[in-house]
Amino acid sequence: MICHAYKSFFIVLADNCRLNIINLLSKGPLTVSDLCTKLGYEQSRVSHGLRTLKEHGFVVGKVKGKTREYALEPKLMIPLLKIIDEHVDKYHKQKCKCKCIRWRDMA
Amino acid sequence: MICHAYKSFFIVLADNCRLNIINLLSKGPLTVSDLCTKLGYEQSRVSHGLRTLKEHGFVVGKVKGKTREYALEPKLMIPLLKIIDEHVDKYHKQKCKCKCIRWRDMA
DNA sequence: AAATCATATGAAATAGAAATCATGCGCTAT
DNA sequence: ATAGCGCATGATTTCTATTTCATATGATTT
Repeated sequence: MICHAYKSFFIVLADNCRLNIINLLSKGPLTVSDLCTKLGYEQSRVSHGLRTLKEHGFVVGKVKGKTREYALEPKLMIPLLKIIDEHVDKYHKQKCKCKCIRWRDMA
Repeated sequence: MICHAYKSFFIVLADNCRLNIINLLSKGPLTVSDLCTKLGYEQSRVSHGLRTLKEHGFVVGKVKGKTREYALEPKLMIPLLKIIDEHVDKYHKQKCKCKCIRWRDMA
């Protein structure tokens, strides 16, 4: 009934690891080991996250020597993050107890 | 690190039941039993879905006699669905084998 | 006010996805 | 060409979310 593409679009983003990767990449491209260091995650965990993000067109990866640099797909992510920021800002301002309402400004 | 509000925003939408509800509501308000009939889901399943959608500001519900009518939150959902439609259309057109690319036109 | 209809809710069972662990592959430098 | 570094991948375990089942609530009709 529902196209799987729609469900998977959200599943990909409904995950702390992948959201944190997006958060960091929203400030500029990074390599896998950069992401590991900044997030304190295992390399394998980050690679799995990036693979899923890439498979669904949220990020793109370039080989640079023996490292790989990942970046957000700007056409999709910029307007998407804007809508979500606005909603979370407006809707969760009262409800959410944590201080990190605007997560993209953090970390 | 990531505000829970952002993760839960996507978790709410990463589910067939809730997506199908949104799909139907995008054509106009419906009661719980309308949704049950059209989706072939148990009443309890639909109610659980609606509760989650309501808690996160995706839908609103009005009491109408002994029934309750639910509708999409238009300020959020219209621009959101637009972005996702475009991405899925563009990105999954080749990859997805199923015919239902534009799920909001279906069912 | 009792019965019934429409919906909500809690808890247990089930299904599904993520983290970890172990390993493999490709590039680079020596 | 081989050793080392950066990253990817597969399978298992672990964790989390959804479904189901049973029951409660609240409005309406008789």
